[in-house]
Amino acid sequence: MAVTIKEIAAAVGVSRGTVDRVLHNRGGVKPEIAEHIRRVADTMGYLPNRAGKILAARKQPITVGCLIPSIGNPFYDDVIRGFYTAQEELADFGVTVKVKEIRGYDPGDHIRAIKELVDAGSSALCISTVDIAEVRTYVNQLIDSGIPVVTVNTDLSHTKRLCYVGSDYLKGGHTAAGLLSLCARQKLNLLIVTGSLKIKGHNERIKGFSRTLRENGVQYKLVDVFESQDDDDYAYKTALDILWKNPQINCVFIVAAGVAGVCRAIAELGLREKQRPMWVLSFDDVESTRRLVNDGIIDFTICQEPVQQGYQAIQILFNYFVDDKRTIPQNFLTGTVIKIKENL
Amino acid sequence: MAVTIKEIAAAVGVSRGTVDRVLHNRGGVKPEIAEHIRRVADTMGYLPNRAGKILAARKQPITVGCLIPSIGNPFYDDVIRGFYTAQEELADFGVTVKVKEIRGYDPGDHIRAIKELVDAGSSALCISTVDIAEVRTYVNQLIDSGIPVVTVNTDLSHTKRLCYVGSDYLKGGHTAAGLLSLCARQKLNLLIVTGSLKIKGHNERIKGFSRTLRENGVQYKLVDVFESQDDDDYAYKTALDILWKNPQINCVFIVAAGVAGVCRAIAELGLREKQRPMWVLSFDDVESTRRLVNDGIIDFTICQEPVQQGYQAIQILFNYFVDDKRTIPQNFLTGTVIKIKENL
DNA sequence: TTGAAAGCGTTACCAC
DNA sequence: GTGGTAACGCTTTCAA
Repeated sequence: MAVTIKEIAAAVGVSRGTVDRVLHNRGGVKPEIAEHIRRVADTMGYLPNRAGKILAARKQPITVGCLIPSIGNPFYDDVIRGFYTAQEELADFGVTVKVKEIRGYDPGDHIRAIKELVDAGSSALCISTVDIAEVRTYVNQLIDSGIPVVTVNTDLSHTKRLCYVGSDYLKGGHTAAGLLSLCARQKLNLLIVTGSLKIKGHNERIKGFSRTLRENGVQYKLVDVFESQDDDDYAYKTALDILWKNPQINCVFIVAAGVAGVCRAIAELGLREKQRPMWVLSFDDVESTRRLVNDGIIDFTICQEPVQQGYQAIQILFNYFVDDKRTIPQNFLTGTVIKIKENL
Repeated sequence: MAVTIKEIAAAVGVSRGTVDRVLHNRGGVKPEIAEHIRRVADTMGYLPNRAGKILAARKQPITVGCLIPSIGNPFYDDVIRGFYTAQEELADFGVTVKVKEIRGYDPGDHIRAIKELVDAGSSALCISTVDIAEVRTYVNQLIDSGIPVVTVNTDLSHTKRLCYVGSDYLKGGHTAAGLLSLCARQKLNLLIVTGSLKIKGHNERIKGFSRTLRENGVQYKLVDVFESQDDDDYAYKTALDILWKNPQINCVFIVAAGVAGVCRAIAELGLREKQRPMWVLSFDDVESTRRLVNDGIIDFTICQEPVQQGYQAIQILFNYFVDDKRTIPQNFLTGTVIKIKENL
């Protein structure tokens, strides 16, 4: 049976209150006694009991404010599902999740939304936001004021956030290239569709992709690259134009959103039948992507466990409040998961 | 704030003890009052608080006895790791894990080991055993005597086990075939290596595999099948002989253990260079398999999240004790995970 | 600077 | 049949 505060108190010959004060550095204890208590706690191997802690902490419930630019982007739905799954599990432990959904990536909007969450009484934050100076500065202020912050899906550089929970974008690119290295037996003429060249994650996927193609000695030529701006209509028109003008393209690598648009162009041109083999790779598995994999338009889609991302972000914040000792990881990277029709 | 027993007691005008007795069907309460209490609890939406429950339950700690035939089979190491991870998380909640490792699949050995776990005071069991009548009968007796049982990695048919935690073997086979459908551009001449034709999981993988090959219209011919008996030496010799005599083989599908042996034969015959393309697929990612994937001998290895299996099995048993309400799933299937060099 | 006690929600046990 | 009370481990507050 584990050591309790009571036992330490008995061993030292003081009251539980005193031990508690020492263990939480709350001061007001004679230094020599404090030192003694610390030593005894250490040698007895004291670890606070979570159940007791949680129960006592019910007087100050935890509210986690979550910011997520999910409006218009179904990918984030799974992340949000993860938030709520964690909330269900932790409801008895006094945890409530408040999700603020917004549209797009305007820094002003993001800052306003975060402020709203804080004003609504969030004791912790869990945010997926833009890595821009103004936002970083504001978040750092909040952290300094004592609000722990976890970044989800995309990180904030140069901040004192507790932890980043999300995917390893480089590895996603490596994996896509690895699949092609295994499957492709002729020179690849590539069309790459990215979301935005301003988004670090997208660029890293491309970097990882081309590096591994080279390392594996795959013959390839980059025919064209364009930014979908996460817009299916625009992606459709642009892809249609490029694919029409460049019939030699035999591999389309879609790094971000716009998947459905690009695939519509591929299907309309009948490229899955005419151009053999023709490889199509994408990321994530929103509903439309799943359908395209099922219909044989997309060969592989590489996923990043979005539900896990939301779930773990909340769990990590909870642990931060409950376990003084347990070390919180700097980064929590979710898996790079290859999906095909059969295991989707 | 959630409803508590205290509040219900106040609302009804009885003591907490009485409410508790009713809610746990422990009898000794006047039927009409009991009914009333039940109704009030229901309309107030009472849900027991886990933190409170756990704390009070510390007087009767939970010991989970785990049986696993891991000696000589490194695959199970990850499952065991999952057991211990769960124990660490739940130690404060009074959960202890006791792992009994044995060698092989002799029913008598298994029954003896289970008895040992029970005699050592296990309040729940988590077992990976053989699906044989004697074992089933014995396990059913234990279940009837009040010990909840979860099966891990391989199920026990016709028993009242709480839940099966493990992989979907059919899907594993489907996925392997799906990968070949995407990659292979010529007729497949197959060598299938299974562990034992007596093991249901192995057979299901093969069944799923051939069904999907057919459905996807892949041309193939089964050149040979043999049982490795999970023995690398035997697998090496047999594979060497078969591959030597059948140089047309261009795809080796390894369903179970013996991977290192088979791959040694493939490497020695230089088949990864001579026979192009040559496809090699296996299951799981023990150390030796990882090396073979890294060295380019194995193209794909399909994994089943073994750590999750051990972890979830313990969590499910814990939930069974702590949450009267929450419904325990009949089956908890772990993911079918495709691994290549780049995402291993 | 320290001790004592109350309270978080649940369960168990002993009186009545 | 039922109520009261102590206990689980921890935090917090009040009194000394």
